Amino acid sequence: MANPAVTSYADDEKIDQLVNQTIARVADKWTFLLIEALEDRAPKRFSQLSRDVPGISQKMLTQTLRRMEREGLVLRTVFPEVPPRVEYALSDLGFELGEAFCGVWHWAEANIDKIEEARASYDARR
Amino acid sequence: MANPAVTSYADDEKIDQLVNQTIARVADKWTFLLIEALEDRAPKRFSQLSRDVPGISQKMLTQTLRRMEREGLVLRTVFPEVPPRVEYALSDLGFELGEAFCGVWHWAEANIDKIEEARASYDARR
DNA sequence: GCCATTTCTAACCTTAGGGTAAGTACCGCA
DNA sequence: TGCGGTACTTACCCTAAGGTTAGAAATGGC
Repeated sequence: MANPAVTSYADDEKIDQLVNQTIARVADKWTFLLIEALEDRAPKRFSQLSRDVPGISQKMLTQTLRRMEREGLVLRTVFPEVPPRVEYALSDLGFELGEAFCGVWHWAEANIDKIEEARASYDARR
Repeated sequence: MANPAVTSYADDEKIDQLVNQTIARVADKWTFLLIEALEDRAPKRFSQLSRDVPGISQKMLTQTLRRMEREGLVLRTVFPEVPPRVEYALSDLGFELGEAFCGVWHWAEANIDKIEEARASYDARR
């Protein structure tokens, strides 16, 4: 700790890395779509989610829900019945992440036209 | 347009899809890191970005910058010199996307501990 | 006794993301 | 003459993400 300036710079780097890898673990396509599907905080069953998220395979649904549970984004409730019933719901943490995503969602919604335009103009140039 | 309720529901679905695929095109790891690197809106050269984004290969840098240019997120300026000089800067659109990402960034920064805790607790359970 | 139902696991296989390394183009300078 | 410096491009290869399919477990209904 001889040089506080250097130290805090290194700390910033470290936090940057930490935050980035946290985002990397939490911000993939399926997580995003699942948060969307659970946004209203009503618990949903496995098969319901499977229907609500178009295009997701059973494998990715299981896998993503497991990871989200591990990261503390969803709560998993098993009812000891036959046939089995399992409900998934967003935790507070997951709900807050959903709200954070809102910014990106709104940006995309508001700028679809501009992006389309930029792409057309780029393609016309070559 | 016989049933306006059904029609607007279908439109919502369509917008959802559009927004989701827009986000998919724009929200990958390298785009995220490049926006971070250009956040202060100062133009940077190719080699500078290569140094500023740790771990990015030349190939992915070129590829990502091309796509970002196409989507209208970055502006590319070529100076007709030898050796070549090319500068990249965020467009307004790109800068706004960066601001939208901020929400996720702050969420991650604020909740690293909770996530770590959730993961430890999950791992302890099995 | 057999089948349906629901969630989850395990095996296999295909694809595509991304790394490495070499090559291109251009000109000024030693 | 040939090397250096910059921004790519291309070709090759490997890993890992993710799709598909099959099956396990448990029990109530026919």
